Amino acid sequence: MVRARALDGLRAGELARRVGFPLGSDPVRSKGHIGELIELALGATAGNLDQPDFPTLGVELKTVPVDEAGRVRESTFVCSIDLGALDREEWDTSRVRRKLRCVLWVPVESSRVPLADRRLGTPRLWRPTAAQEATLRADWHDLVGRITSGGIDEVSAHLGEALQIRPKAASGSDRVEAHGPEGEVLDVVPRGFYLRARFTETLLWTVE
Amino acid sequence: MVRARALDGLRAGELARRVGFPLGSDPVRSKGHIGELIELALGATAGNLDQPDFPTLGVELKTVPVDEAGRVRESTFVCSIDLGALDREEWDTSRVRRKLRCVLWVPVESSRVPLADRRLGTPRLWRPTAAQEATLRADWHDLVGRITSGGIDEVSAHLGEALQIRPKAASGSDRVEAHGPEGEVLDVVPRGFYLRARFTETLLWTVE
DNA sequence: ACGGATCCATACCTGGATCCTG
DNA sequence: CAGGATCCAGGTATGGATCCGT
Repeated sequence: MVRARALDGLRAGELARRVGFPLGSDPVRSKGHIGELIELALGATAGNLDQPDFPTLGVELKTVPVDEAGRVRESTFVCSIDLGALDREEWDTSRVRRKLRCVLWVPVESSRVPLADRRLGTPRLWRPTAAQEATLRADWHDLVGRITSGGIDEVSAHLGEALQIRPKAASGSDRVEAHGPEGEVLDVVPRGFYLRARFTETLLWTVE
Repeated sequence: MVRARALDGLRAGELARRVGFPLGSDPVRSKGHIGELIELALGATAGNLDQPDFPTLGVELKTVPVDEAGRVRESTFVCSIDLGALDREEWDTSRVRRKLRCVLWVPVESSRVPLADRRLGTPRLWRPTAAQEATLRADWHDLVGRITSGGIDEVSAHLGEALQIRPKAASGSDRVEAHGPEGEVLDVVPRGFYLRARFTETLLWTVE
């Protein structure tokens, strides 16, 4: 937390220079760069293993784009969905719950300024309150239940109060195998779980 | 076949020059290069999809290293093994059988001469005879049966008349999950199916 | 001689997220 | 505005095989 708080007010370009991270210049082609920069700066384990970013602490790191007023501008990706194995998952052991057990949120200024000029904000270490976890669990059960009973085509991003399901792919034509309501094999676009921006916003600014 | 026969007598370096393939100079670091060169030269679909190299023909392409006398010098890799899913496979639908349904063998001179100097030989299009398939099927059942009943540690490369199982990994310390005889989870080196050199040799030179 | 060990290329998948049009 | 679409990085798995010590 000491090291995370030291980022407050710093611009991404300055941090990148200090740690030797090659920050891209085109925002479209550098979507994940600031997230990776902060992983590097805080010593998170690089790579995409099935573990928290700080394995010994059990802490997940996430940047969150905010505007000048502190409003969260984007949803937050949580994890991808294995559509073939969903019927064997339970909330208590789900990847969503594990990912969100303990998150270090780092706000990043998000606007049409160059990446390097974007300022980092005050980090916040968060664990779901009982009420927040209840909301997440209810959304998860609803979404997963719909998929297992009616197939992925029953589910759009309109569903879910805090947690939603949206495409997660390099292109809209990417395909993975899924099963329809009758067990048919379908090729569908890969999906992921996301947190709605309005949910993330509440947990960022709630006074404890 | 016309295009494959046109390779006969050509040296790998000459073919590489014609098609613009960057053939390596160190044999240790270029093990798969001649195979990839011939894929390119014959228009095989690049990449490692779960399909034959020539999908519309249903033909698999394999180079086979032979010495001056036409003796096959090495075993031939067939496919990797998913140790977690073996108990749900049957011979008729197995990856081994699919891979070996129809193979275009291209002999390549194998000796301590530079890669670029190695000559390509007369290609042969092969489908297993009833007797060959019976041998492969028997080996497969024996090997797979031992794994599903006693675990992968029961199986060494000594087993199998035509088909054998050997490590298939970048390093001996690579690990994948497998299950022991009592269902325990074990981390073991990844395995693949291979054809013994003596088997490949018979099918290359048998007069029809 | 050959069983176990190893080497390269590349597709796939997950994780880092934000873009952008109706 | 936000649901659907997209972009990069990098680890893993598979496919191309041959190397090499006992």
